[in-house]
Amino acid sequence: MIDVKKLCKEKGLRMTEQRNIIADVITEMSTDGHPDVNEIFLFANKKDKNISIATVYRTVKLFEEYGVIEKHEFKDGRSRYEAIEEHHHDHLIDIESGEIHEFTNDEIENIQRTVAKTLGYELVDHRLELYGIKIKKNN
Amino acid sequence: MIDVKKLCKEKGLRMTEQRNIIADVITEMSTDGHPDVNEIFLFANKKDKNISIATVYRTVKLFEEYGVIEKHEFKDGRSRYEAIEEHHHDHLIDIESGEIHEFTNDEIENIQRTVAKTLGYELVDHRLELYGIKIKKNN
DNA sequence: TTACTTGCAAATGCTTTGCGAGCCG
DNA sequence: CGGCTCGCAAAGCATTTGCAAGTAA
Repeated sequence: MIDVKKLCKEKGLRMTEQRNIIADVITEMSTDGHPDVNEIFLFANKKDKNISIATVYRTVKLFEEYGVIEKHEFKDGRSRYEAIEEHHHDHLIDIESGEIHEFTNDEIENIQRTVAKTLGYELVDHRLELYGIKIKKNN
Repeated sequence: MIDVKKLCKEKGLRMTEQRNIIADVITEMSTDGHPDVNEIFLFANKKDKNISIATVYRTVKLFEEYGVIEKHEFKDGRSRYEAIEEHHHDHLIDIESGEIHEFTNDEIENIQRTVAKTLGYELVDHRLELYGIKIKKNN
């Protein structure tokens, strides 16, 4: 798992008390989730009452620009973040519980690149989200 | 090409003057684009000064619920709409010009279903967007 | 007739920003 | 020290909604 704080330092980001805390919070929350800004704020604010939500917004934006965290905008409206990971992955969202599962599929990645090229484009980014409901096995 | 107004009537939607105009506007604009609410509003308002943007919002939401138009939320923030088409398709967005290209790829569709099933889910919806830049052929 | 629609303006929810004070390097 | 960062409150932006008046069926 990536250590967001460490990565920030490596990238030469000026680290303040708030940024250190927010970085740690995102690292922690990324192990099992994709927190939105408010969730990050609540968590960070618990560790340091002096952190405002404006700072969280500014910080996640900064971290994203520096490529240490990734932003996702699923169909629920708000932006969600996670520490970058070694390997790219996409998401499947449980539309009933909101649970988010990660998966990788090289085949899809390749086809995407091919499709783009066919249309005369170089693929620079993409978004693939699956929305599903749990299959109930009743037998 | 789908006639939104006609489809609305078929689905039993109560058609007001405003809904008729908005339906027609979306049909027209869908032939070569994916208009956002403001674009639909401006166009509809030109035909009938009495159409407010609140009505456009209410109407596109209604049309979407009735399955006569489709909503997309690309990375530019606002919601875009298009008349539903016979065949499902995905989009490639030119990140420099904003141009939107449509494409279909059954292979990807199949893999998605397989991936979902592997994770224990039934796929009910998905989102696939490619973002690219035009390849310049200089030879 | 009567429930459904509308325009308007106010409210919402998420996000950004101007400002003066505070802090990192 | 000097520029970057912060907290706060106000502003922004897309979208939604309460309400009284208007309209389709």
